[in-house]
Amino acid sequence: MPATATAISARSVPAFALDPNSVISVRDATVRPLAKTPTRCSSCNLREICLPCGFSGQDTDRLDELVYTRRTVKRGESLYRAGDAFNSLYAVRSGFFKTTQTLEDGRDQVTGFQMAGEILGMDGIGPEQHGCSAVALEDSQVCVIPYARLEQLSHEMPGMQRQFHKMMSREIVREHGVMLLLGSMRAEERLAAFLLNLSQRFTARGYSPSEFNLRMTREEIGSFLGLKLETVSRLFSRFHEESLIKVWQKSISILDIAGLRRLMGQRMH
Amino acid sequence: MPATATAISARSVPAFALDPNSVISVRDATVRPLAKTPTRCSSCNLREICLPCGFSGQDTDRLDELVYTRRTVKRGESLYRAGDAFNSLYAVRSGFFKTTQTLEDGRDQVTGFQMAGEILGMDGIGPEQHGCSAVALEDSQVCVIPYARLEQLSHEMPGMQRQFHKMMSREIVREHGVMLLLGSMRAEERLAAFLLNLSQRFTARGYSPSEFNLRMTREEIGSFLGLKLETVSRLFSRFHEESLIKVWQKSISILDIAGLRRLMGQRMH
DNA sequence: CGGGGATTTGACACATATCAAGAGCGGTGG
DNA sequence: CCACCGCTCTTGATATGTGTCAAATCCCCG
Repeated sequence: MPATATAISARSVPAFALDPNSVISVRDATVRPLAKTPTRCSSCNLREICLPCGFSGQDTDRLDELVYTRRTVKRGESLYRAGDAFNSLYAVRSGFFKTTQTLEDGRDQVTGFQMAGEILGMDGIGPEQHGCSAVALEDSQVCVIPYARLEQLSHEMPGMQRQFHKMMSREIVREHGVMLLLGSMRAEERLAAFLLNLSQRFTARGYSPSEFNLRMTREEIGSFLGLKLETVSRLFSRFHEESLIKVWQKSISILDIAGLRRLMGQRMH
Repeated sequence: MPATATAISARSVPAFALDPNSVISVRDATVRPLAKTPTRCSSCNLREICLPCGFSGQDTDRLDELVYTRRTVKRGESLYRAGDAFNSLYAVRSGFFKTTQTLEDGRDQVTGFQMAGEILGMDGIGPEQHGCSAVALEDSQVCVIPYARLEQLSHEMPGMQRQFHKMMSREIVREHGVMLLLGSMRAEERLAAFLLNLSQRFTARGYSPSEFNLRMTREEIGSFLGLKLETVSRLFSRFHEESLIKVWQKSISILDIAGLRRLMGQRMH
């Protein structure tokens, strides 16, 4: 069986994020009144794809002790920068972020894109300071999760501890996927994998799997994929010609998911 | 300031492992009688670079509750394989491992090399099964850390919990470094970074910073660095010609650390 | 001591980077 | 409302780094 997008982004290689097991019917979630008490995890419409995922009602309530602040980050602003002291993790409540890692000589690289329900800042725990910067790609809001409180709650609730371990572990798995992508895929495979991954993550959030807007520039995509922006642009054009996708500026329609998946299976030959 | 090896492998980009803060005088450690009760963390000569790092005497004793089994893995054998159920983490006690991630079409990639004191298997926690395989590159021994017990102990000892979080976080940081390497460095920079990282890790274990034996083949190095084995071989030859290193089969002498560091700073231009 | 994998090295191919120019779009200010 | 400016994107021509294929040698392991 050739490598399918599902395989890449979901099973052994969750290329960028989100366990497929947490792919939920968001319709169900959105039926409920939207965030009457919006700072509470227990009533958050993201609870099934965010930190609370997997908790039962009673336990979810306890999460409300954890998250008591929101923070708004305008497009282009940083949530934190490399070198900042580490105090909190952040759950994306709305909007879109990129994380970038910088080398002393100025080179820097996008290490990930984060959307609603995803957690930012886990790389800061070990060094006790952030190693990368998180920048909002559109006006965004995050829930602040003070790490000390998370530790405390993990101590009291074994379920919480395990949930948090799982989240960190999944981040490691996600990065393995990116390493595979950067280390062994050709440019067209990388871009196909990228699009399929975005599609999957939008789907999990109740959006269309095939129509979405890119929040990032060609350069940011290229940086993430280890390619130059011109290469990304050319590939978009080629995918367009081949009727795999429709691109117009930042708006993307995926026309042939199976075709993209097929692309990904091809060995560097 | 150009990117130095130290920068890459130590500070913002701990390219492959091991926090420089844990770079200890191993001489001190090796003075003590070597493993009279060798299954105990409290008397293990690796305790300053392994899981117990950072614990005081009393706490270290409690670690002995955690690790009660050793396992020997012969060269070429797997410690675990992708798809195996996840039960335990493993601390390398002696020897050398590689971890590989596989794609359905047969492509696979080395995602890391692990030496004494480093932890294997953290990617299994989230999915509850191992996503990659760990293979011994020489006859090796690992300490088995049952995950359930680790959770238990984390619950009882806040310090343990934090220590474990830090370890996972550092693994994330390490992988960020690899992503940077794969995404934005040229072949010669990658190999230089690789050699410097190995050197640093050997140093931290009390071995020579400049003379060591590679345990892995050119192909495995290439796979890890996203290069073909021929490219790795050619680069070794070139570094040799340029008197940066001396290579003879698997044995390496680094002749000019500063030169290798300089190499790494060069932009992909 | 034999054999098969590992390594080296060369010639060549090709994917992607680089350089360059121009077009499109969006925001800002007159 | 229009004009301008800057940034993003597209596209072409060309350069180059690294992959591919092939052959010979080496050496380690059984």
